[in-house]
Amino acid sequence: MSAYEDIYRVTRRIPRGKVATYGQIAYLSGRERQARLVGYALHRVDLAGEEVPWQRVVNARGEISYSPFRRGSDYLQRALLEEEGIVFDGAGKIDLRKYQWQAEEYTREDIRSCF
DNA sequence: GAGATGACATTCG
DNA sequence: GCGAATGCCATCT
Repeated sequence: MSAYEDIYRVTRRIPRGKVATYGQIAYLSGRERQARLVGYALHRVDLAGEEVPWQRVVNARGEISYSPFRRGSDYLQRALLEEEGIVFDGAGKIDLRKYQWQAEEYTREDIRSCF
């Protein structure tokens, strides 16, 4: 019941105009290899009545992960992110190199390798 | 309690 | 870049 508490906490820490990947959230919440639980947790956010900016959480591809039964639609979620300054390319993807949230505790080699 | 499922990530071919 | 296979664990049936 509270295994998601950390996940919610981390998700709320995502600053505006930034996005985070499931693996990242999982890592910060102490569950690096349990990205599935992150997605599962976010899926239950609405059911739990918690207000979490789950829209800022995207998959490793930089695409939005949305479920068909979210509030409104996929279109709305993309609009929300665009509101925050996130820019989507033609394929509806996000440039993680620019918009991925870089937490202080989060220093992965592949990210650094990107530079 | 056991088996299947899942808003995924990562690695290998 | 893409598809298949593997791993991980809470929730659902």
